[in-house]
Amino acid sequence: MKQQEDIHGIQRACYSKSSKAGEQFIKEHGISFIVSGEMEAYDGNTKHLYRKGDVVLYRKNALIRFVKYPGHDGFEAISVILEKNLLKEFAERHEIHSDKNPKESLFKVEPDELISSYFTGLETWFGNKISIELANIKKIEIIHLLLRNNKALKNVLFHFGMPGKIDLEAFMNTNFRFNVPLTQLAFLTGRSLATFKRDFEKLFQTSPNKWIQQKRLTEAHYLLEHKKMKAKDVYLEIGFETLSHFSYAFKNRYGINPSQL
DNA sequence: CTTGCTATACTAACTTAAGC
DNA sequence: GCTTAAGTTAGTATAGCAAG
Repeated sequence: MKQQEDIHGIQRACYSKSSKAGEQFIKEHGISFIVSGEMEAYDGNTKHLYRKGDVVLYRKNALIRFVKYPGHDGFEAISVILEKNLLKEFAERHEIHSDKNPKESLFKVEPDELISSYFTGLETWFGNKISIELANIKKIEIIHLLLRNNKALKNVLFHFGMPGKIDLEAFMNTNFRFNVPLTQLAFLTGRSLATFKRDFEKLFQTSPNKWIQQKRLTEAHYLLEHKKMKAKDVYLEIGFETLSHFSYAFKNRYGINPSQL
């Protein structure tokens, strides 16, 4: 059972049962407040765990995998999406500039009283008819609240550049577990799809998908053999969508079934 | 020489369902 | 719970072309 509501980018998500894997490619900045339950967010390097009452800002143009764990009273989160145009207007009005390219994808915000009551107040918004203008005012409010005691966030929120050309090998090694189209991987490394593939061939002497699959299966093999994990716990971790396909691909490569390790 | 784009063929990935 | 297999599709590889 799940329930999702969206009023012009102010969202509420509730899950009463099964934990649920979420979005991988983040298109716009967003901020989430955990009302109940726990949320795990994986950024390619580490898994961050957020609990009831936590506030987390996630950056656009990042790869993040969310898993939501309902507590005894279910999982609920309220999120506010901060679109580029809104942020641009804000930056112009207040003459804010950011030139630093943020490296992290997730930023935990220490919520003060104002931020906490901002989110709890939003609860009453759902179910009402809210105009887009009103929703935008509410979004501007949270931007002010965020900047009020966290000046460094301006470098995250108001960075409007496209991803620059970054080191392909390092990028691939941290992000191969994300199951997103090559066009997005190419974009995130600051390359066109064609250049991405050409650079890839030069670097790894193979095509992106072959390399990615190889890499995932190698990791799967390691997790199964040394960490004694079960197939059903492994396949999602490393970027496979279905257990049956994972099983097939694994046997194709190693000649044995994942359960036989 | 490098880069971006396009057309075509292909294959890896997914769905479904059945079996162990 | 894990594997196999058949059927379908979406995403990818590849090469060729045009332009910077």
